[in-house]
Amino acid sequence: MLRVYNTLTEKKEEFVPLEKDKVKIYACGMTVYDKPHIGHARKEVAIDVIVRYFKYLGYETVYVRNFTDIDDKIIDRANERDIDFRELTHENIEAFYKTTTALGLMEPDIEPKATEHISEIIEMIEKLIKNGYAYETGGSVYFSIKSFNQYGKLSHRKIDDMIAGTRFEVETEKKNPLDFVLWKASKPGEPQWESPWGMGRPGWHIECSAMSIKYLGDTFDIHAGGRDLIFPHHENEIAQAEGATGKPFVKYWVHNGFLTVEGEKMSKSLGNFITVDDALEDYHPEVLRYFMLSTHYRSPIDFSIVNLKETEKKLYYFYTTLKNLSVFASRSSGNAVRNEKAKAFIDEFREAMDDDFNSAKVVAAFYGVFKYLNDIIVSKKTRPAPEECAGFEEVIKEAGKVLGVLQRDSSEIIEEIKEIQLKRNGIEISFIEEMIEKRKEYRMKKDFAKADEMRDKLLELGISIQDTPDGTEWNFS
RNA sequence: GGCGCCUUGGCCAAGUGGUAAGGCAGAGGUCUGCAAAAUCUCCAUCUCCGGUUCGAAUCCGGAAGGCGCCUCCA
Repeated sequence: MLRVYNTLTEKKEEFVPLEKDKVKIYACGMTVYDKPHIGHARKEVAIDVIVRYFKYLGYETVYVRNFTDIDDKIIDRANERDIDFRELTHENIEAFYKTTTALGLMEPDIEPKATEHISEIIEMIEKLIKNGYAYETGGSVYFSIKSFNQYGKLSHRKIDDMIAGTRFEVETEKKNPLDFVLWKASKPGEPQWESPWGMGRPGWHIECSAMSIKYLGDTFDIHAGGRDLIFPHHENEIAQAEGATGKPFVKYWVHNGFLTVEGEKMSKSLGNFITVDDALEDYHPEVLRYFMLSTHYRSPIDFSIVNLKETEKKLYYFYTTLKNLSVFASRSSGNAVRNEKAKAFIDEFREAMDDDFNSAKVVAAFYGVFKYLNDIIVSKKTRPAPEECAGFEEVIKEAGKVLGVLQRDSSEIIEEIKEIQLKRNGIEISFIEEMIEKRKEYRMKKDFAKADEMRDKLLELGISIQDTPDGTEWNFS
C-alpha cells in the first residue's frame, strides 16, 4: 500500500487515485528568469522518481510540468540585458532542457507555457470576478482573500496572523494587503496582452491554476513543488482554482525539502549559488542524481563536497560489483532466476518506496544486496548459479530504473567517473599509466622498494592501485 | 511579531511505542611481495529536563541550539 505525505492534512495518507489506475500530476516548473540551479535539480529528481514509481506500480500517469515564462523577474532580467523577454526565456528553457537530459529526467507528458495560455488565464479571471472572488481596479485584477474563507488551509496560517506580520509596503489599490494580483496592468514598454481590463499580463500564480485545470481537469491527484511554494504560490493556486470551479482542486499536495550548500541557504548574495552546469563540471550526473536520492525528498539535503564524494564512491562500488556480477550472469543459459535473496531485495525496495517514496531506505537496501553479492561472488563455493546472477542483475535494474540509476554499462560509467575525477583533480592519465608501467618493471625485478615508491607517488595524488589477474587497475580512493 | 520544521555515534543518514537500518571514517582479522580492492569482526541509547506508558528516539509539556516561511525563490 502506497502512502503519501500530504501537506494539506500534514499526514501520510494512503494513496487512492481519483480515477482507478490513473494518476494525474502537476509539478510547478521553473520561472525561467535564470539558469537552473541544483535546488531545481533536486526538485526535478524528486518528482521524477515519484512519477517513475507510479508507472512502476502500473498506474497510467499524466505528468504536467509548466514553464512560467512571464513575470516581473523575467522582465527585469531582460531589461538589464536589454533583450526581449522571449529571448531570455528561450535561452533559459534551453539551459533547463540541457540539465534534464544530463540528469536523465523523464519528459513530462505536457509542458505548457504561461504565455501560450493567456486566454485560459483570462477566462479563469473572468470566472473569479463573476463568482465574487476578484475585483478590478485601475486595469489590474486582484483576488480578494477575504472572500475565500478557506484561505490558508494549505499553509495552515490564519489571515490575521499573516497581516500582523506583513513587512512589505501595502499597495494602495488592494482592499487587503494579502490580496494578490491576477492580472497586472502593463507599464509602457512591457510585454502585454489584450484583456477585458486593458493591456496587461498575468499575475504570478494564476498560470499554474489555469494550466493545470486545462490539462488535468478541475480536480486532480497530485500537485508538487518546493516547500517554499506552499505559501503563497500554492495557497493562492487553491484559492484561484476552487474559487473558479467551486470544486476541490488537488487531492495530495507534495513538497520537497530545500537544498543547502555546505550548510547554508543557496543565494546569490552568499556567493554559493551553484547551477546544475557547475555541479556537472565536477560530478557525474548519475552521482548527482543518486546524491539527491540518498536523503528523503521531504528532508533538507546538504550539497557538500564530503557528501558528494561519498556518493561518488558508492556508485563506483555499485558499478564495480555489477561489472563482476555480469561476468557470471553472462554464462546464464537464458532464463534469469530470482532467488530468495533477490526477491527479498525487491520486497525491501517496494516497502521503502511505498512509504512516501523513501529513496533513502532504498539506498540502504542497495547496499545490502551489493554487499551480499560481493561476498558470495568471490568464492566459487558460495557463488550462485549464472541464472541466479542474472536474476540479481534483473532486480537491481528493476529497482534502479525507478530511481533512474544503475542502468548504464558498468565499464562505460566507471570510465566516465574516472574522467571527471581526473579533470577535477587536474591529473593527466598518462602520468598514472607511466607510474604503473614503471612499477610493473620494478616488480618484475623484485625491486619492491622502488615499486612501492611509484605507488606512494600516486597515493599522494589520492590514487590507489589494485593488482588484479587482468593487470593493475587504478582509481581514486 | 506570527506560523512551521529540525536536533540520532567523528561525519552522512534510516527509524511508523516494543527495546537503535545502512554508509563513510577508525581499530583488528582474511587475502597480498607489501598494498589496494573485496570480505569478516568491533564501534551510539537517540540535545537537555519533566510527564504519559508495562515499555518512548518515537506521544505530551518545557528549555537550548539550528533552519525555513511570512517579499521573489525548487
